[in-house]
Amino acid sequence: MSGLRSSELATAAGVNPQTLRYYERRGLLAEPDRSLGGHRMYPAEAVTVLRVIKAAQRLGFTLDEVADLLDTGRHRHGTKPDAGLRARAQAKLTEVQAKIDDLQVIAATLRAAVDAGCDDLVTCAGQPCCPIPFATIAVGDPDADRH
Amino acid sequence: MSGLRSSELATAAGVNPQTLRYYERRGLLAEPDRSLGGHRMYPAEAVTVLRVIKAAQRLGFTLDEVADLLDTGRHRHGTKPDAGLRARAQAKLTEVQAKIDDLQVIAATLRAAVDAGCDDLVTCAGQPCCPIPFATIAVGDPDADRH
DNA sequence: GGTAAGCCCGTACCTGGGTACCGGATGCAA
DNA sequence: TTGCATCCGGTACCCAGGTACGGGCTTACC
Repeated sequence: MSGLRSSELATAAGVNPQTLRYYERRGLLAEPDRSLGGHRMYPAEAVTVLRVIKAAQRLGFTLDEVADLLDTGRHRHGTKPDAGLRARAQAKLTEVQAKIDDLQVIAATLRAAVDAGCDDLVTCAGQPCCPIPFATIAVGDPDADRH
Repeated sequence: MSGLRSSELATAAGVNPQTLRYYERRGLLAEPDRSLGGHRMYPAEAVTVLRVIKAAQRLGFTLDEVADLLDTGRHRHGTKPDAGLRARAQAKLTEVQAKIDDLQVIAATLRAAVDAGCDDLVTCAGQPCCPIPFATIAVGDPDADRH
């Protein structure tokens, strides 16, 4: 009735209480009502919002993107063609797929190195028998390491 | 003859000059000889070392791991069974494969969301028709986002 | 020998996603 | 009403992997 307190919400959502304030600062979580003394009182739906945030994060969206996504859902300004969730999910899917492809190249390279029995990178790098493509490997997707 | 200076090495390796000092601090790059005035003069092999570093990084090793890997190659202390490059590459391969699997789950989820035409996450999350597994998706590989 | 570019070192800052600490105020139950 | 858990705001810190800045020296070329 009077709502959840921050630690209750945090526990319910599996999040650190500090994270709630952080999300509020970041614009992901609406500012809740306060008790007379100034304590935050969250509505029950906040749990859903937090679950959505966690899910979206897991799908590869950054917190900024999640904030944007939630905003779009909330006041749906003019229904711009590009702004919908579908379009963004599609774009994110492309990104994720690129990351998968990239990691698959990396896995193949590691597998080759294991099979060839390389034992010292610097020595290997000087010899033509080494399967590790030192020259070309460094220039992959520059974002590959930060999904 | 007298070697490369830092900007030459940096350019040759496709790296920021500051990064060379950073790698030196991190123990990835040996301290080079200095000119009379104190300027670093790198041997030509440093380019190879940098290429190796970049390749290893790209294969998913952290800088600490790369430093360790280079050390192992350099003075090969006792040839411990576990410490070899092969073993580490194998371990890293397992990690990378786990990440690929994880991303594939994510891609499948995104694809489902796109196909279903969800348009507002919070609304969706309240309805049973939504394909996004909000409850279970958050608990994947905790390291999945930081390869 | 002058001048401009480049390098020196130390230190501070950046990104992203939080987490921790502090002194003081509040909420709740016994 | 007292005591203790919790919450408040603000600020600082954490991780990795760098990047930038500033004041002062060195190097190279003309």
